[in-house]
Amino acid sequence: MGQFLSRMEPFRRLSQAERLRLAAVAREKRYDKGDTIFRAGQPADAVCVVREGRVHLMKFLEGGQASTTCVMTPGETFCCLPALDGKPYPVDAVAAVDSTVICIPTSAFHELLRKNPAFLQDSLCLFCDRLRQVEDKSCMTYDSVERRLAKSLLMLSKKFGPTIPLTKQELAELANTTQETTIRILSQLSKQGVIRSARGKTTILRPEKLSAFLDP
Amino acid sequence: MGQFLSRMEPFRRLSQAERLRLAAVAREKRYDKGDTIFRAGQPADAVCVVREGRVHLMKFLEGGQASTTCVMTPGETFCCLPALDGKPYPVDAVAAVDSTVICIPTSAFHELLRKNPAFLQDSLCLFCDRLRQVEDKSCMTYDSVERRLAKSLLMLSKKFGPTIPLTKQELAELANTTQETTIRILSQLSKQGVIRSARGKTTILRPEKLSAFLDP
DNA sequence: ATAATGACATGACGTACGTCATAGAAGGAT
DNA sequence: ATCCTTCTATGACGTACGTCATGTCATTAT
Repeated sequence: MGQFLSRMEPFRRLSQAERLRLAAVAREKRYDKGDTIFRAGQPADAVCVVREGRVHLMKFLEGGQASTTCVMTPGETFCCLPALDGKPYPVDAVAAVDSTVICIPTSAFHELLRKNPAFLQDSLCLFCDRLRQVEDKSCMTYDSVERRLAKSLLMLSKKFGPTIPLTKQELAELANTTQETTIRILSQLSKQGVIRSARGKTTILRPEKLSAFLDP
Repeated sequence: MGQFLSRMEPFRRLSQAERLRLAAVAREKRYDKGDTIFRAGQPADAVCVVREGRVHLMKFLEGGQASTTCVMTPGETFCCLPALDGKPYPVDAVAAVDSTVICIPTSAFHELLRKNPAFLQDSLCLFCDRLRQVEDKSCMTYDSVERRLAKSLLMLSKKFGPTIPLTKQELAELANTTQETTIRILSQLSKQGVIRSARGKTTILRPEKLSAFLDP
């Protein structure tokens, strides 16, 4: 596990000794597809790193609608926010597929923040990235579903490459729309040759066409 | 100015000496209503504190639509984010009314972060609050305009009390909708006695009725 | 093999809400 | 007063998209 963390932000710049101490207190947990890792409002006892699989950070709206704010892939760290301010988790975390997650007790994380300025700096940058991402999403309300989907697909292709392994339902939750509308729009895009759609995955064939939806 | 800052987060816990040094490098600037304080993408040279007036953090969408992500009132600090990670401002800042803003060079801010752990901690908390707020907004896409407006009004009443000094257009930008729809919904709420609407301000008469829109 | 489940797909229908047009009030400037 | 600007208000109209209903494939389970 120390090996794994040593290649990931914000743990890259830890010393050998620090990494060993971290590995000693961290624990790996397995989650099945659909399992809830934690819920919004729970006191935050751990900072998490995806080891394997895929974790969605999401909110469940009053109407039962699910809204995914962030998709975390292997190597990504999530929920350092509660570790920084001591308040509860702001979102639910759900394993979108069978996943392994490394859980680091907030106390250990906090100690590293205090003792290692480089680690603090890297953690903050990670955190700032997160805020910038969320801020981008927050003004999507005014966009059409087509644009929201295009944005979501482009964002995902940065993590997964051209082939995005999410179901249409999951894409819908990211774009804050329904599965039906998502499918309708994606099948249009298929006909235009912009993407290819298959069960459980979507392949971007012409990213520039997707970007074109965003500019004008 | 030192006086003023000494009562505001995250500057409360600075020492007398630190505050004096800060006051020496900080500068007060006046902005007229409608002036842009900075634009998204600009390199961030200052952390700002509202001394007087009202500043809106906003994004301008491709269609020319304005979306307000945050309303800053006297005593509130904005854009410490770029000071933390060194990247550009993520949003535009616009004076919504004639305003005075205290500008603190990022270098000075950064130095305080490094030297004063309590200041770092308070800044982080402030920052985390911000992320939590934005995260709340990011899933509003699925809400009806009525709910988005109710949320916005309740949020604003925490800053301004029952009487909210924003124009209908400004409320619309917060709720990511149009001025027309905002007016239509607000005049319904007026008829139901939930609010009272006047030129440039809206008074909440029955906050509990507004909250009622959010739960079910 | 058959059933059961989940992902994908498509049609029909209604409505919330954006757009456009128009106009009345309330202030501000001259 | 008169003009001008800004804010508020209301009607008419179209459409994007949510909802419901139904059906077809793939997968997995029995």
